[in-house]
Amino acid sequence: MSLRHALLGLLAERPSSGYDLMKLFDTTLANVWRATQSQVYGELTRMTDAGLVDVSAEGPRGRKEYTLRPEGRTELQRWLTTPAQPQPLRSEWMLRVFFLGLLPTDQARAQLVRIAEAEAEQITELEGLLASRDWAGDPLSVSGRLVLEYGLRGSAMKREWARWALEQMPGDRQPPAGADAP
Amino acid sequence: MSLRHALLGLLAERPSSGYDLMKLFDTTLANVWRATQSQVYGELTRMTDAGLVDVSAEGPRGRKEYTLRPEGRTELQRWLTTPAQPQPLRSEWMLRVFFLGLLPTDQARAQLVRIAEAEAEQITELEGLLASRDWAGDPLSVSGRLVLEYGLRGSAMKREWARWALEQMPGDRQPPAGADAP
DNA sequence: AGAAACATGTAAGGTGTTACATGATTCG
DNA sequence: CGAATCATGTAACACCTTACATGTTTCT
Repeated sequence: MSLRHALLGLLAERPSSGYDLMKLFDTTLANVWRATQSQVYGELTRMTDAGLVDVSAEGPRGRKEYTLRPEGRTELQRWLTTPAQPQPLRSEWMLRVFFLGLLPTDQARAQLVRIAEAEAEQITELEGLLASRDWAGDPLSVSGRLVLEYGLRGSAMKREWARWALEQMPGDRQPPAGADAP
Repeated sequence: MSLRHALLGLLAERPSSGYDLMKLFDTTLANVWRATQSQVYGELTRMTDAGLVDVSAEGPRGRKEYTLRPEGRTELQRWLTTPAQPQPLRSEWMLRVFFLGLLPTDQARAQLVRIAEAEAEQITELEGLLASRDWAGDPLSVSGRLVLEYGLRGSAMKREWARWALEQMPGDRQPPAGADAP
C-alpha cells in the first residue's frame, strides 16, 4: 500500500493535482518509488472514496486539486511511525550474479565489468543532482538529501564490490609480458 | 519474468521437484529473490507447457521431478548474457526516510536509530551465514559468496549511513552535563 | 498412533504495466 | 494555426499474496 502513503506524503506538503503528483514521482521520487500515470489517477480516486483526501478545487482542462483531509494526515502519521516490516526482496541483478557460475569465466567477468561501469555512470548522475541545487531549507529537502546520500554511498559500494568480485573470479591472472598466447 | 529464470537457473544445477525448489528459494535465494509456494508450482506448469522443462520422473506422494530441456538452457543463457534493464525501483524504507521531515525531530531520529539497529542485526546474521559453510568449490558456491559479500557490504553501508544521517538531523546537540531541562 | 515432513494444487483479491482513448489550453 | 504541455481516465493482461484444500510417507 505504499503508493497511497507516497501520495499522502506529497499532499502533506501542498495540495496538488494528479498531474502534479505524477511529475513529482518522475523527479523527486524517481530513485525511491516509481509510479505510473494510471496508478496515480486510480489511487487518487480510491483515496477520495476512502475519505483520505478531498477534491478541493477544479481548474481548467478538468484539473482536480486534491487536499489532505485530517483522516489522511492521521494515516500518514501512523504509517511513518510504524516500524517497517521487511519487504519481500527481489533483485534481478543479484539473481544474475548468483547464476554467474553457469557462464564461461570470460563472459561472467564481462558482466561484472558492466556492473562496475553502470554504477560509475550512476555516481556521476547522482553527483550532478547533488550539485544541482541547495539541500538546506525545507524539511523535505533535508530528507531528500539523506536519500540522495544513500544512493551515492550505495553506488560507490556496488562499484567497489564489483571490482572485488572480479578479483575473486578465476582467470584473473595477467599473462606475463611477452608470453605467447595459445 | 525473473521467477522463471530463477527456476531455470536452479534446475541447471540438478533436476528438482517443486518442493525442492521451494526450499532452495527459502534458503539459498532468501536474500535475492523470494517466491511463494503457489508461485513456484504454477510457474513450473507454465514452463512445462512452454517446453522449457520436462517432468523427468515421478516419485512417491505425487512428487514430480523437473529437468531442464535444451530450450530452457538456451533461454537461461540468453537471459544471463542480456544486459539487465534497470528495474522499477521501489523502496519502502527510503520512502519513509524521504518523509521523515513530516515527523517531530525526536521521532524522526528514533526511526534512524531503529534502522541502524536493524542493520546491525542483519550484519550479525550474514556473518553467521558466512562462517557456517565452505564457500569454495562448486560454481554456485562461488557466486553465492559474491552475493553474500554484497549483502554484508550493503548492510555495513546502510548502518554507517544511518549514523551519518543522525548527525545531519537537527537536535543532535548533547545537553551539557548538569544543564536544567525545560 | 500421532507428529512432522513431504508434496501438490486452486481461487480470490490486490497491485502494477502497457496501451489505448480523449480532449483543453498555452505559447510561439 | 500547430506543437507542446496540461490533464484525466479505462481496459487487458501479468504478477504476486494469502488462504484454502488435500493427501502421503517417514520417523519416533
